[in-house]
Formats: sequence, C-alpha cells, structure tokens
Amino acid sequence: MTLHDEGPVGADALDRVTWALRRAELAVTALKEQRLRSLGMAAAHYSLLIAVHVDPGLAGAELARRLNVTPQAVASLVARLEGRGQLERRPHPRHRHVQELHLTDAGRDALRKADSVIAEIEQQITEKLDTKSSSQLKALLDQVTDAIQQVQPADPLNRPVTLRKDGTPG
Amino acid sequence: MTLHDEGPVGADALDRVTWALRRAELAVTALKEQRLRSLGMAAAHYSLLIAVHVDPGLAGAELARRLNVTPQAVASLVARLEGRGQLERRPHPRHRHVQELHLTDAGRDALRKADSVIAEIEQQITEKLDTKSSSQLKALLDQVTDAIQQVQPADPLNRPVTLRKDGTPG
DNA sequence: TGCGTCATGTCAAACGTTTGATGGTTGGCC
DNA sequence: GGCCAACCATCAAACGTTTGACATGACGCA
Repeated sequence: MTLHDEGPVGADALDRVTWALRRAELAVTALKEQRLRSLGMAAAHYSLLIAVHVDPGLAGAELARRLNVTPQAVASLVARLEGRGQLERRPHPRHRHVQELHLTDAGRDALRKADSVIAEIEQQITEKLDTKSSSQLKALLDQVTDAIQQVQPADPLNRPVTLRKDGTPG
Repeated sequence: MTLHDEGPVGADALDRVTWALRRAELAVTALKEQRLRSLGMAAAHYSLLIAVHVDPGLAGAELARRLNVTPQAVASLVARLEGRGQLERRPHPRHRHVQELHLTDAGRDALRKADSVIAEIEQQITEKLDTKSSSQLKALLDQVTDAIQQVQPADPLNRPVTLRKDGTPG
C-alpha cells in the first residue's frame, strides 16, 4: 500500500507519471490540432491519411483497430476525406465487399503538407530536450506502452469502454 | 529540413516521440477506464472528483479550464455526479450566481476507492520501469509540457480547436 | 455440398461534447 | 452614481462518436 489513511486521497495524486503523461499528450495534441487547422485538416484526418499511406489498401475495420476508434468513426472520416478527393475506395480483389483504401494524388499532397507541420513540432520538441534525452524519452514511453499491453492485451474488437448513466457497468 | 524529397512522407513518421507519447497515453487511459469501470466510474468522473477534492469550492468554469473541456461538458458531468450524491453545489458567498463545488461523503468514498485503483496502475508502471527511470520519465514529460506551453501558451478560453466539414478553418 | 463461424461494412438510434447565443452578476473606471 | 467590460452559468442546436443490430461474403470443416 502506498496509501495514506488520513485524507481520502493523497495530494500527490497530481504528481503521478500518468498525469504528467496525460498533460504532455494533451498539450501536444492541442498544438498539432492548432497548427494543422491552418491547412484545413484535423489531427484525426492526418492520422488516418498517414496510416493509409504507410499501408496502402488497408480495410476500414483494420484501420479502426489501429486508430483506436470504432469502424463507424472511420467510415465517417473516410467519407469526408473521400468527398474532398483525398482518399479513394477500391473494391478488394479477393474479398468482394471489403473496400481497399488508397490515397489520391491530392491526398498525398495534403499529407505531405500536413506532415511537414507535424515534423516541425516534433523538431521543436527534440530541440528543447537534447537529442539524447529525446530518444531516451521515446524508449521509456515505449516501455510504458509495452508494460500496459502486457498487463492488459489490446481488445481485439477494439471496443471502447463506456458506462451507463446510473454508473453500473454497461 | 529533416525531410526527404522522394516519398510524400518518410516512413519514420510513426517512430516519432509524439507518436510514442500518444500510444502510451492511449494505453494508459484505456486501462484506467477498464479498471474504473468495475467501480461504476468513468475516467472523466475521477478527474473531476479529484480536482474538486484538491481545490474544494471550485467553480464550474475554472474546473473546465483545468480539465481541458468546455463548461458545458463540466456541467453535464457535475449534473450526473450530483445525481449520484457524490457532488454538491453550493452558492458562492461572494458572487451570487457562481456555484461552488464540493464533495459529499459519498463522493469522498467513491474517490478513495477509485484512486486506489489508479494508484495500483501507477505502481504497476513504476514497477516495470525502475524507480529511477520512472522519475526520469516524469521529468522528461514535464519538460515536454513546458516546451509546448512555451511555444503556445494555453488558450485562456480553453476553446478546443475544431474544423468545418469543408476543411476551412472554423 | 452444406453448414457454422468469423469478419467486413452499413443502418438507425442514443449519448456526450462542442458551438453559438443569451441573461445575470461582479468589479473597475469615468 | 452610472456605465462598460469581463465573467459565470445556462439554453438550444449541430456535430461526431459509440452502441446495437443486421445483411453480405469468405473460409474451414464435416
């Protein structure tokens, strides 16, 4: 027990590593979103485009797993990106009603611009920390991720955990 | 320029620190949510309760700033927690239509239980990394947060950045 | 060949959040 | 005292996401 009998909860609760992690991620995400905004792209769009770029021909369901969202959310994003002409859905050669996702030229162009913005942010961060600390940070973060995955393997159905109004597990 | 002229985007994009950060935070959050679920509490509820516990008498708007959400979102959460009898709204002594937020005994109890779950997760992580690496990770994360805040001070109105359908900045 | 299972994609509905706008209150300043 | 800006809280509406359910197609096995 690292806990306390006096107060209900130690005041050190906001000094935890997981809080520092959350704060940092929140700050980074906010900055990305802001910078990406001038390009007319949301962070979610960028994530999707780059995932498709790295693995062309990806299916929507697989994409959903990688982005940690539901297939419907992916469908929604895909529809929008397709409407903008940045993404393309092709029939899968083998499985008939599976749809392959591919970037269009416009999509590649938008991705390139967006990525340069993201890369700039990355660089600004690795600049503040020196290169050594930066790679060390990444190594530690990966360790955390691995530790979590080890304790709790990722849900293959990728079902986000929610709750009912009354607080009983849904 | 750290970039490449060949491919639209380097394949090293998923090796960035900010991606490692995101993955780690996602994993931690998912685990928290899952563990908290058996207690009938969502992570957002826990965050709100602990914030009110640390600073009793907090106003909704201030709380919204700290949690990085809109006042309406806070109001929604507060209404639910108040409905469960874990949170209490009192009139502000000075400002009339400002509402002070306070924990009830039931709220303190729920918070205590929830925090032990969170503390356990924290401990599992700091166990995998040794204590030294753990405090080092926290220090690096704080550095990242500071670096971001330095580049882009937090929006005092705390307005999340969004986008219109057509991609033009909203 | 026929059956059962699994995975993908899509639809309708509910939920939570953000957005935009409004009314009410406080405090500073002329 | 009176005016104006800033802040808090709240309402209605729009948006995005999750949930639950369903139909379709592919594969393994008897």
